[in-house]
Amino acid sequence: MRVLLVEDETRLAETVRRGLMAEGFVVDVEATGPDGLWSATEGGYDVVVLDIMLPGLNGYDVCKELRRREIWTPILMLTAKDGEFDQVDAFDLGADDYLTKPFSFAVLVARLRALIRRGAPERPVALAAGDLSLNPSTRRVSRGGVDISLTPREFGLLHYLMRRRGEVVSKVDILQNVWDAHYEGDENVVEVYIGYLRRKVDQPFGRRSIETLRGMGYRMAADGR
Amino acid sequence: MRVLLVEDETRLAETVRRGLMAEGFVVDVEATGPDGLWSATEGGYDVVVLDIMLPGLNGYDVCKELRRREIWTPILMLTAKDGEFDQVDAFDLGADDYLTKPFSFAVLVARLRALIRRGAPERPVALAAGDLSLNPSTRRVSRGGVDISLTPREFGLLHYLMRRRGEVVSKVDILQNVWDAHYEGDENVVEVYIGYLRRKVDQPFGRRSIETLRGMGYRMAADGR
DNA sequence: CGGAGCTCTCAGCGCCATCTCAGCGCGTGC
DNA sequence: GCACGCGCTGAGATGGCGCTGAGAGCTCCG
Repeated sequence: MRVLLVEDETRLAETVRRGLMAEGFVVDVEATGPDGLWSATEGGYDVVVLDIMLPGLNGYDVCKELRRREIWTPILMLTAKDGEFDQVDAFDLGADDYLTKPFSFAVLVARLRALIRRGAPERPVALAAGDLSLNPSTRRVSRGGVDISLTPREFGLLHYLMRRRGEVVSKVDILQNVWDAHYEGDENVVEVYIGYLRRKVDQPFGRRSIETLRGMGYRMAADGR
Repeated sequence: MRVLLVEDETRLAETVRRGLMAEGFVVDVEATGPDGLWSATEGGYDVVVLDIMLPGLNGYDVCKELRRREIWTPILMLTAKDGEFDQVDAFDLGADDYLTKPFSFAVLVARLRALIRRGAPERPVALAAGDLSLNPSTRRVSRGGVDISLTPREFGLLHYLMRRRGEVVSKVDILQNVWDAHYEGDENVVEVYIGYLRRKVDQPFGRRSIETLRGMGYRMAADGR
């Protein structure tokens, strides 16, 4: 899940970024209004977290401009508590949710998950591929009723593969969406994590749900095989 | 699908090249403005990805010159995000799309596919020839509902034949479009791969959809025979 | 400060995709 | 009808792709 955080207070931005990453999100940070607008337009994010007070262009205008450009990525606004901003307005100009600073991190995560779910209504709450099921909101994975424990990275990878089950996904594509849009490292990480996943979700059950297509990428069997 | 990438940062160029190849594109890279201009003029590419900052001749001028020469290959511009280049200008001088660095690879692929589709609007999403069907986006091939597993090279060859079904395609033509514009090897590879394809898509089904025209080339039956 | 868990790197290896080559069959031209 | 050569195919050679085990960093805990 790719999140764009537009926030100019570097200290807060960094805290939130690290926290969200630990929750399995891929996070990019922009510090100004124009940069945020630009990334939100071009970056293909699943959700945007937008501060109001920003240099260059305020969050209010960024949001308005995005909707004017017909970009419907869910937006969560961060408002200061001194009420410089009326919450009614936030919805008027196309935000999908808002949070007043200071906010609880757990609440932020919950709201983001809700937005992402709502943002793509065709996406079911729990993803299923045969008897393999993954629930993004509870972060639970199970096969035939047996719970499987995954690390954040493993979960992110399986989530992405399941969202795109039946399709061939290249390693570059995976790196961009599960790791980071401008990840510099080796594609071997993907192979390593595919291996981890297979050992947890396939081998104990004698399945082969993650197929390797040499030279192309991987494909999650739509029926979980 | 043949892509010309004009980009002087070798690291980025190599990453993009490998990624696009994994997505089934044939990619040639040029590192300077003049070389890019030359290849774009002579190479018969389906789309050109053009960086702005280039040695010799900048992307801005390459684009303008191509249009002046009445070469209408779709062009996707890569601009740096520090705004040295105004996006309005890109369209003015004949670019078809633009992307700011750093960009998401998935977005790049989607834009390229859109440009190529737009360049030839008659092209459907999934190719069909009788009961044989090939879907470039999922990279799935099936005959009468039965999935067929192909290697990347086999897929590329079948894709090309199906795009030009009903036409006679010479081996040189195939080498240029499925292998590489400046491929040095023997034409025998094509024969070998035609053989592989026949064993996978024709023989098991008792068909003869790939016809040999001695001395001329091959023809994919428009109705899949 | 030590241990546990997660992430990522690295090197080695096995195997698969690709390509080459040689031999042969058959179509084609004479 | 004959011979040439185009195209087909089976048998490798090879290079690199993908998988894996080991282990190094890092963070989070106690």
